Amino acid sequence: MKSATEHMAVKDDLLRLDRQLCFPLYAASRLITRLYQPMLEPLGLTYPQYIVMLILWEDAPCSVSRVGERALLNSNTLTPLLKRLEHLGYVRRARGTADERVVQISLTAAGNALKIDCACVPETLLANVSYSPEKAIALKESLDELIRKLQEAPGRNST
Amino acid sequence: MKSATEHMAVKDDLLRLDRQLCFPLYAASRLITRLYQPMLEPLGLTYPQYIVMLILWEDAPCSVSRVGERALLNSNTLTPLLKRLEHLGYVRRARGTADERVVQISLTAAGNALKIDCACVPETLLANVSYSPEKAIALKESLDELIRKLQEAPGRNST
DNA sequence: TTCGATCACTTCGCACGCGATCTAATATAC
DNA sequence: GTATATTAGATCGCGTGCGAAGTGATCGAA
Repeated sequence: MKSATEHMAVKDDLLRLDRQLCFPLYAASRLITRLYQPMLEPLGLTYPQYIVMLILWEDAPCSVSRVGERALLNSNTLTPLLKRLEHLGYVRRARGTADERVVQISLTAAGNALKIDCACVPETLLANVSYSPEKAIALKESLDELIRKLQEAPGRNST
Repeated sequence: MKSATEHMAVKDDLLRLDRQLCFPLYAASRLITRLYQPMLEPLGLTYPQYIVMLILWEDAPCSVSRVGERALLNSNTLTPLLKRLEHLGYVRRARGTADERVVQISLTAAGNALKIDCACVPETLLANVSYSPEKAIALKESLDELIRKLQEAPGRNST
């Protein structure tokens, strides 16, 4: 039978920072954001705004909730973010005519044109980080699976 | 030779949300935080505060900059966070005697005791997500490598 | 048809994250 | 020994994230 001290040692181990999966996720996410920032700043975009623009280039015009589904962001984050994109002149926000509850987001000419300026962003990034494309693809697939599992998990799965 | 249209199509592809590595990182990180939140809330902790406590349980007493090195966070984030942990009664902040520029962070009795309450957090989390430990370990190793590459990358590597 | 759900979004409050800047203490140059 | 540079934290401003609560529009059951 394990002594109380041994039992504590096991628990201790599980709480070590270098044993956590959560921390490298948190850290890598922030490091990536820092890497994008200098490329996006000249365009007036923050990193979350860039993600939303990626979605809009695929889906616009679409509702706030549609953007939220894809970005996994709630409307309380998106509303102010979209207002900033509107002030920047990249998107328009308009209440739907059929259903006045929904706000349709559409791209302005400037918003569409921005896509050209962003085209080089992913390449530039890859060039700056010496991480092999194969590993990047494998990592992305692992993360996609983890995300699916996390969304299945119990708890607040709001969005 | 590729036509302008074909060239655009390639660029288009690189900007698809489901082709980005950055997005699953960003999304997974936030989903993980959401998963921890209900476990940490009863203890009065936010997720970043939990990360800092993990570091302190290993390293305390230590300086603010030491915490920052490990968490990859700057003092402008840590100072208010540590003040909140101080208000919660988990840590003490005191200027060093040898060098009055450094602020030493030490754990209170409550801060040490909190470790016992957190011992079950990693296990509970694993139990809630049906993600195999082998995959989790592989994912963590991939992320650790990515983090190393990101820290080597040019740009603002402040911390 | 009308009145209570439900829905889509907004607003509010609080805690990050981080670039930029400030302050006080220490190190270094001369 | 004084002047300058560097360092460790703190402060400020802004943009997220997100729980909770609010508002107005639509849906559904009685």
